[in-house]
Amino acid sequence: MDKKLKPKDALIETASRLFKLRGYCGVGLNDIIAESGVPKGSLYHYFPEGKEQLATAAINYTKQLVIEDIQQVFADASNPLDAFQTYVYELSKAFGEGGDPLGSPIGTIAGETHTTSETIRLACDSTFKDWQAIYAEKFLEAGYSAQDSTSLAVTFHALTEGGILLALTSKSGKPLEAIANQIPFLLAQK
Amino acid sequence: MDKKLKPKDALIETASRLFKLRGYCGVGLNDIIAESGVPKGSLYHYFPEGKEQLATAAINYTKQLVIEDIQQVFADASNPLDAFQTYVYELSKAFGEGGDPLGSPIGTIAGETHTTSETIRLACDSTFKDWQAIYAEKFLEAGYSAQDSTSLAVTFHALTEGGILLALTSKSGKPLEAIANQIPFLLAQK
DNA sequence: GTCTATAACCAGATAGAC
DNA sequence: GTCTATCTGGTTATAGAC
Repeated sequence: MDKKLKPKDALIETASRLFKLRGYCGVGLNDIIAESGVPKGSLYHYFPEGKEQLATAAINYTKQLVIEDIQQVFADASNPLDAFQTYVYELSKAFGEGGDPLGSPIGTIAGETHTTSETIRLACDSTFKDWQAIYAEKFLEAGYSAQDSTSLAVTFHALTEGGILLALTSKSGKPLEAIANQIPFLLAQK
Repeated sequence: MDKKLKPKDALIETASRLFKLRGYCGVGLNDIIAESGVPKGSLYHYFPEGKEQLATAAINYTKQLVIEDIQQVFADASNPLDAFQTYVYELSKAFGEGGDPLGSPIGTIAGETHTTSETIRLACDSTFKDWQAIYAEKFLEAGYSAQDSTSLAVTFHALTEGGILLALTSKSGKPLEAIANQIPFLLAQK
């Protein structure tokens, strides 16, 4: 598979997909080379520092995918309420029944490695901050103060990370659905 | 260490502590026996089904610890707003600088194993539902409808799970602080 | 007989040589 | 791109201590 991808991209794509499903420690390099079809020699050619370096590339790849997804949803929304509700509702469909199984974009990796790999922890931290910056911008545009915007961005990011975790654990889109339904009330007062 | 604990309890306590910090796959049985001082033979005496069985016991142990923590905070709070804000604020202190390093109670384990171990996934799912039941009860007592109470319970649980993840990743209590500060606004309208 | 201690097992890991 | 080295994973076997 991945015949059309260059070896390096095939490695990143496969790694990011498997890490989402089983976490960093749960995926072996053998799994990645088997699924990507890229030989082990090539892996160490493109990623001489090994698994950590491949994981960092996979995290940055996932970061970009998520950014594009968020921006697409946000482009069509006129206010933060619509934007977030639509986004979480879309997540609930993606993690619900039917469709390809998805994992946590990078949350599991962050939870596993925050004490063991400073490199990966920093990659996750920077990814989280980039996502939050997009959220904060949406609040700023709507007239919220800078301080409120960043706090709300953190809060909504936490909501999505936690919601995805609950969806995966219960194998159901319902937790994210419940969260999406609450969002109008959560933002009603401001 | 753990001289005063019985071997079985020492294993559960050590396992739950290490799993919180490094996840399920990231902790080897060798780490657990080394830190607990319990020999490998005893481990398989008390947990004949091995690592999965020990992990399930560790999850249930952590579940109980968290339940007691929640109930203690909730007992002193007259309304859900105070209850949740106090709880999240307490989390922010626990995950902030100083003090023992903490990990995600079971969130990382859930993220790692949802596709690989149905046994552990179900233990995590049941733990999450038990915690949410306590949250929902607090809302019910305050006069919220049954449906709103369960939805709000899911939402606040997601907030805590996501907030803890952000705290660990950034090695800071600030994300949880920001969330705690937003809670009055999130619940203001009802 | 319950529990402990240690040693051996083999599959799998990452890594790297050829 | 294959093939090997080295090490660690979880597991099991067996012998001894209480």
